[in-house]
Amino acid sequence: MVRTPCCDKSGLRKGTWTPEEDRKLMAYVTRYGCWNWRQLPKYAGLARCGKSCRLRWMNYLRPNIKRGNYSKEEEDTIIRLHDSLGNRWSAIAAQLPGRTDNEVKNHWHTTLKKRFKQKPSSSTSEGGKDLTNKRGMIREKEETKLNNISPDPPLILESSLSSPQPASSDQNSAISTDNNTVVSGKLDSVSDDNALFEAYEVDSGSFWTEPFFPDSYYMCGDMSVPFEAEAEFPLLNGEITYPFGFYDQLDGFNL
DNA sequence: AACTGTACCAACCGCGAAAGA
DNA sequence: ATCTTTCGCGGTTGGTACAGT
Repeated sequence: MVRTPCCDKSGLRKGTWTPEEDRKLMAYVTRYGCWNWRQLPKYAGLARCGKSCRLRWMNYLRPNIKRGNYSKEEEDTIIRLHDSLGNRWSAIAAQLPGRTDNEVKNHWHTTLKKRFKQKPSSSTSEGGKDLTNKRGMIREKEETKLNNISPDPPLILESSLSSPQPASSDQNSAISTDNNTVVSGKLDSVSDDNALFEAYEVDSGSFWTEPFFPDSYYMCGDMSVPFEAEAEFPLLNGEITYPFGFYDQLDGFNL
């Protein structure tokens, strides 16, 4: 939304993420987890650095991200925690289910800081976010977009499916040496995608419909992905069929 | 209608910590 | 113990949209 897309010297894209990139990343991480951010873009068919992918996932694509409209309680929490923790945004965000550190940080700098300066001791809720202002309206529009459900054509990890199979020894080693977060443990074959998601549901409840999971549940670093990572990394072959609700989520990205 | 100012927030960058070799 | 790689965090930038002039 913000930065003009461009390429750095190594050919990696920078700047605003396109819906297509979002789709690829979301589909890939949903399917395989974030076993290694550095390698991930290669397999997901993204011309992005791993860091950028991670950021995009953590701040935008991750399930159960809560966007916009901070409640009085949330704002109070932010101010209270900021008072005691300082600029430790990740720690503050950890106390706000569904909020990301980036978003909390932004909200602080754009809204709460000023308000806090004006009346440091008063509760923030006083005139909390003015939802009638232009930004509030924009955000409401965006949320409406995100919540809008409409049918979407089948989604495929296009480039990642056809080309970058982990063929080279380097790629294979990257996969096999990292045993922490492959969300694929129960996958018997690549074509058995429904089994994957059924397994997901059995183990963790409905992936997409669960109102909220602890952040770490989906996160990579400290993640406790509901699958046990097993030896084999699934080959990226064949057409993917996504479970009910998947397209609905993706549709929010204005595809 | 055109220009300017402001608010917002997605995304980049750099650094330090943690983990692994 | 040291070096390398990867990840996560916090600071900052800059594009977009809208309001005001």
